[in-house]
Amino acid sequence: MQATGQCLSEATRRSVARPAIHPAPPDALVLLEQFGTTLSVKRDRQIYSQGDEAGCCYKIVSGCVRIVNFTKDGCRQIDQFLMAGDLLGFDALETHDFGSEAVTNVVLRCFPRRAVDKLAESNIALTRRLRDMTAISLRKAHARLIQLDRTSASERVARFLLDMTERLQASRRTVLDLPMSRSDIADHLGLTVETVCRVLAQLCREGAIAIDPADRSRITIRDDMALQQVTSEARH
Amino acid sequence: MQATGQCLSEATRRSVARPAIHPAPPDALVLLEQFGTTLSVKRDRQIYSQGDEAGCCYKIVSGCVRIVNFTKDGCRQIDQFLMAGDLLGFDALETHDFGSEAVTNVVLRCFPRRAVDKLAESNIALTRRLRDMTAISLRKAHARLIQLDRTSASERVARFLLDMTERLQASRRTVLDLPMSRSDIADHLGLTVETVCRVLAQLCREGAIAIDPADRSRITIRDDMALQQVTSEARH
DNA sequence: CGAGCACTTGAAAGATTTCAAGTCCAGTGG
DNA sequence: CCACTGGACTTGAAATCTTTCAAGTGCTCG
Repeated sequence: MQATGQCLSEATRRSVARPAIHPAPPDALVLLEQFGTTLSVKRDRQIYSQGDEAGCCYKIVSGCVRIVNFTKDGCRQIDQFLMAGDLLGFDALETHDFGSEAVTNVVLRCFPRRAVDKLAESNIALTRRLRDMTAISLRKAHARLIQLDRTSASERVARFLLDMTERLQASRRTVLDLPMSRSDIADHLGLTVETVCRVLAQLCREGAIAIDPADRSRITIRDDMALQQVTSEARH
Repeated sequence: MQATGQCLSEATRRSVARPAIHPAPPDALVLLEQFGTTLSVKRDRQIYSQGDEAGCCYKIVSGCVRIVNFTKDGCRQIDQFLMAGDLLGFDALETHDFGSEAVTNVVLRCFPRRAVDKLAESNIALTRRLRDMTAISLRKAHARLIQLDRTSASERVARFLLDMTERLQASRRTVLDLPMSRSDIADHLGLTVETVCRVLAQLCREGAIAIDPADRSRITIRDDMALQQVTSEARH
């Protein structure tokens, strides 16, 4: 019953950091590649929806994906955004708790869960790898929990921008082309669109960032340090 | 790098629900029992702290445990409370992300991780079980994320009380003896102690609950339905 | 008996949301 | 080609909620 993804980059880093007496062992995940098929999804289309049987795992080849949850009162929440290289659905149980949608046009590599599970049964390294990946996701979920709880709107937005700078590998690490809308950001950070706008405007005024007036999704990080500082301001 | 627990009850339910063509398979976790040693921890003492190497997994025999995290600005957050029967530390990576403390006097069954990992290497059922348990923890972390984000103080407190009613198996499911203090609850729900008090007082006035004036940690659920309703009120 | 601590309650301050209105841009149809 | 409509975004002002600050109660432990 789970449908969240994790950063391959982080997962990979971990496997590389593993004490290597022998030459670095090949990542158990490459074994999956033989089962992969390619899939394209257009912008704003669903990849799977909340409650669907978890038939596949995915790796994002290009584009941006959002993991969404609709509460019974019709409120949308975005659990996370996934970018090229990130993995999706590997920590699912039988069905997907959350849905998943394409933020931009997306290309996916798709792996049938049956094949993954079958392979894992005979390959202890892969099984272990899958477990560790889930543990890493869990850790990230907790990090997010801590981030959201007890942090002000500015802290959330500043941290979001810094995260995106890292993950989007912006041209010179300063110009961000955010693939998601303001309301996506709002639903991700647990704020309203208006608050997100106001905070961005405020950061502009303070000179920490600049918003391209012609394309508002293009944001320049002017003062990395100022953002970091906003991130760690005590609240209330 | 993880240090959170999960409910055995939920995990068990799942393994029971597993399609059983053969007579229900014994829970792979009972295999661990042979390695178990018993450990007592006094009230308010640490079981392990943030950053400790994750040397052991635990099962709580009796008492209540809190999983705590201290942010760099000195704020305490309680990720979750664990009760008798719950498991602790099984989804850890190398070290514990969060610390763990005894809320009441606690008795634990302690399993060395080396033994667990060793056993898992030769027992695919156990490995799979550990992975599923981690996935279940992840699911719960997400549930909590959703609960905290975008919910009002009354919703949080009401949901907390309902959860506790279930988990503490109160005498006639109506009288709760909360093992944790108001400030524990506050740090768990991301509120201040004052807000928790005020919401409890409010629920009292509305007749949903009653607080024993002689022992304020004893709370009677007077109107289950009213609490459920508070839980699902839209906010803001 | 006094100190300390957990808990409670009140009032003011602060933050974010809600409501309302306006701007800008892209795509559409005349 | 241009006006027009809708949607995303922005901004202002009032309303709402929670926190912060302050003070008081009651109980437990020396």
